[in-house]
Amino acid sequence: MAFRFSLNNKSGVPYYRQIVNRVIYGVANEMLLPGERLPTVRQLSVDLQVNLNTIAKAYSELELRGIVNTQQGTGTFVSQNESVIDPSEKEKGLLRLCRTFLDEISALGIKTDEAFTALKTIEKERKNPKKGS
Amino acid sequence: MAFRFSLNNKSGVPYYRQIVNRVIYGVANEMLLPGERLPTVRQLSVDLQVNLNTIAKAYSELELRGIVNTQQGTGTFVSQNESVIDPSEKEKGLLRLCRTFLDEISALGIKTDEAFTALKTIEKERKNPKKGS
Amino acid sequence: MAFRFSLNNKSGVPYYRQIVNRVIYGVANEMLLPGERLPTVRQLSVDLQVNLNTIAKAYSELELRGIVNTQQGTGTFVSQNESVIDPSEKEKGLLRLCRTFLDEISALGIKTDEAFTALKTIEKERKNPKKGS
Amino acid sequence: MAFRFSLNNKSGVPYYRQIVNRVIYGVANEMLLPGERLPTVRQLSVDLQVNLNTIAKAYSELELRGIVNTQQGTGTFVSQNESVIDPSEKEKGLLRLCRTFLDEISALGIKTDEAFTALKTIEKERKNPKKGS
DNA sequence: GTGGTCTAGACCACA
DNA sequence: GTGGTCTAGACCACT
Repeated sequence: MAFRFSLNNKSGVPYYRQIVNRVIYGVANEMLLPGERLPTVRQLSVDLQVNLNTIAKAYSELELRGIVNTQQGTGTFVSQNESVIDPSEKEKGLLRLCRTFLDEISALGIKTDEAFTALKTIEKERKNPKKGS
Repeated sequence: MAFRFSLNNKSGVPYYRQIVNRVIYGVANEMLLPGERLPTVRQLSVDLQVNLNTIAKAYSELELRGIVNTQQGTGTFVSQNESVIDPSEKEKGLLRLCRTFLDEISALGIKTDEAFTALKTIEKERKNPKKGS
Repeated sequence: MAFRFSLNNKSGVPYYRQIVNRVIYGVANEMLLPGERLPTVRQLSVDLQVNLNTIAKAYSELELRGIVNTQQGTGTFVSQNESVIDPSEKEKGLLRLCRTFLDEISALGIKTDEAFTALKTIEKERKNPKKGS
Repeated sequence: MAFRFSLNNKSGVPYYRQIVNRVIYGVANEMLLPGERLPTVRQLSVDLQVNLNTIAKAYSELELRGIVNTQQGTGTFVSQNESVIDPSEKEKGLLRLCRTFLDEISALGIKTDEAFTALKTIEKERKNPKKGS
């Protein structure tokens, strides 16, 4: 089963950013493996019904961030770079993000259980994105 | 000690939204009490070194959402209303926070499962704080 | 005297990259100071006679690399971030780059003196870019 | 031990140019001697896992520049010509190397002056190597 | 075929 | 006024 892309045009998140996030998510969760080829710019532009330049912009940000690497005329591939971030930084970052997240939802008056449910729902959607746009 | 405002010009979050969020957060955490007076638009614009219109926009959104009351010529006060956050805003906020959270952990190369575990651990710690912490 | 931009359309280096490099150079050599404002996208597009999007692309790469930071509606400013790179890394990088450079010119059969002259010439050009494009 | 080829897919340098540069470098440093035979197009394409046309393009540029001679049906050989690098190519190469060098040190946040000093120091060391190094 | 660069022009969000 | 996003379409370099 291939890695799927999809766009949500109601979320207010720019298309190109949705694509960037989707790839990062795929890489982080090993749905996209190092060396794996991404769809061509043209192909994805047809699939997602958006302009070619929008895809190109997303891919070029991914390249700049070292997440993919691009060989002109050949394609775009998930970078071989194992996590650039060292494990201790990763752990610290994770804790910080978790604490901030829990603080923010409590500031909104949201119970932790509700947040967990929401996270799981979004997670499920991301694992199996809907076909439509 | 007074409730403080500050702006982060690196986060990419618009100034007016940072102000709105700050007030909501303050109210939710009882750092701003019902009836308490907010700084004047003019004062805050000087303090934060931003345009007057930017502050005005933030206050007007807060007014619209019933979080503050503006008395012409007197000032802006935290509303007496208990239910500061309306459910649809709450839902939107929750989704946004969850999406951002998942994006950020992905960017750190952390799998969603790891993050869930971390969240649960922190949550458990907060419910049953160890002595001394 | 203001920091000047200029484009060389013969070098084969893309316009947007020339702009990126120019800013990085300016920051590294303290011709652009932290907090200093860059020309607006529109202004620079007029000055350099290139499309608005080309400038925007350059600025957006600079933003992504943390060299500038952007506040929508306000402008683009040189980032306050003091060199993200720690000094020992900097020193190591410098030595590596210098060695590689000396190796490469000798591989081309170029004497060190010639290279120094060329470096100084380019350096002079960059300090005082020609008015034309 | 044979002269080795390798490709770096992260550098952004086109494959064909990497091959051209590698041969020039080998010739300049006498790792490839006049009359020595290069791998066949077919062989190299297998070794490097790139398209046959890419190798062919590299060899054809080398032929055009007089660096190698191709004997139909026999193979490709390093040219007997002394002056492998023609002056205009040399000049272009020098400029490109200098520009890249200045860009890279800027990206490290190093001032041009510091780099000049470092270059001179390394140069001096190389001219008068310390005992033991 | 692949990706990269650039233009012209539209519309939106923010200060 | 500022920057951000997106489209449509052209042309180029590389495989």
